[in-house]
Amino acid sequence: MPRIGLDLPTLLQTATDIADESGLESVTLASVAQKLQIRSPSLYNHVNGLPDLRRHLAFRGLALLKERFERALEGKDGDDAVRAFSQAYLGFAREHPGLYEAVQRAPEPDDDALKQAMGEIVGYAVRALEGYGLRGDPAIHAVRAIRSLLHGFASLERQGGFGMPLDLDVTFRLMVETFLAGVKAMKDGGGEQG
Amino acid sequence: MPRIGLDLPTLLQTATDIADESGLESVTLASVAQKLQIRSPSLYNHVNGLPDLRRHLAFRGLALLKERFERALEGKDGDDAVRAFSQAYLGFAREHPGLYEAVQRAPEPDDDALKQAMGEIVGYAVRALEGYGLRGDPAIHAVRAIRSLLHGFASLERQGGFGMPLDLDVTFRLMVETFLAGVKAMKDGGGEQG
DNA sequence: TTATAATAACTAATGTCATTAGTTTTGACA
DNA sequence: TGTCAAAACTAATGACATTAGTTATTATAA
Repeated sequence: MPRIGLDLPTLLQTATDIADESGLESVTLASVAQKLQIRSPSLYNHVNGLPDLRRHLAFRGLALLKERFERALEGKDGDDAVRAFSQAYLGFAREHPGLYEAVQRAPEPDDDALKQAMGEIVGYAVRALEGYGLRGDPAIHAVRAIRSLLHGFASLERQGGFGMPLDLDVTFRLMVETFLAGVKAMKDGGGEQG
Repeated sequence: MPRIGLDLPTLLQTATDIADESGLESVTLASVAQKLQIRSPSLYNHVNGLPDLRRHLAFRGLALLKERFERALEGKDGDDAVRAFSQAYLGFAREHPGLYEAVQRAPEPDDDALKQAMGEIVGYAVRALEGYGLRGDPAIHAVRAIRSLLHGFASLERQGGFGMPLDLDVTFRLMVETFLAGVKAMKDGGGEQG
């Protein structure tokens, strides 16, 4: 019975690798155990079953995302903050497609800790849009809009949803600029009709 | 051995109901068979296993979506076409969350029929944006942008990603208007810098 | 250095699911 | 009424998650 000295970080790193290489659905206790050369019941010494493992991956993804946002937003404001935030978001989704999936899953209704961690991430979107002087409802709408835009793009790109052979980075930058232009256009004039 | 006279449409309707009520992941051969009061191997008389069932659901979702787009775009152009298209898209995602999931799944690399059906759906986005006189690359970018926006919103809404208690329909309409304003703003002037 | 306790990893077993092979029997049609 | 395709079945296998209970390693304390 050669003990391998497994700990939670190692387990999560292994699961992360599988997720990012083969997708979150490929993360099973069986696949993780096999990669660690261990029997799957042994994983229960470190993790409370598959749902708990996925939850850990969500936290891990959120922590990485947070780091990126911190770095990206540092010293930026106005349009540049939104651009940097958007690039950080897409960069994460591209480098960690598996963790990105994990982060997207809806938390259990009673999982307040995970909900709070997800809320913190939304907070960075709020910060990125601060420079526009939006307050109250319009600020909430704007945050929802940029989140929709970024998640939609990241999600469609990941699953190969964009067929045409045209540079996706260009689309992305243009899309963000279009959003910024739209926000500005709506600010002076369009607000009354919605 | 009382034969129930199952046919493919009935099977798919049952699977659709489960998907829309409990999510696509709840659609298993076991759950469908149970709802039909049948043993799960019997389903193989109508469907080639679970992946094939999911594929059928994707086609079914695409067909319903197509109907909606046809109806929505009839006689519309310009901004109204984009608004109608967007409402049709969101309406489908809301009424058929399970089919919506099925439609989002990446097709197998060799599944040309499904790829083509998905491409047809993208064609309606192209049609909706026709009124803006975009040609070539800018048209492709714009289609990608609206798809990102719509899918992102539908996806985040479905998984309860929007926490604040503020009317989501308002956000959605405003978001589409912001997009339209952005496209217009980019058309006259902003094109050179991105 | 040695005894003890915590625990990492194990085996065995159960239950769910997808899937395949092979069987029965229904129901349509000749 | 007899025949035959196929709808539904049973039985069996293999992947997976999970639980219970076992073994043995390692850290810690005497």
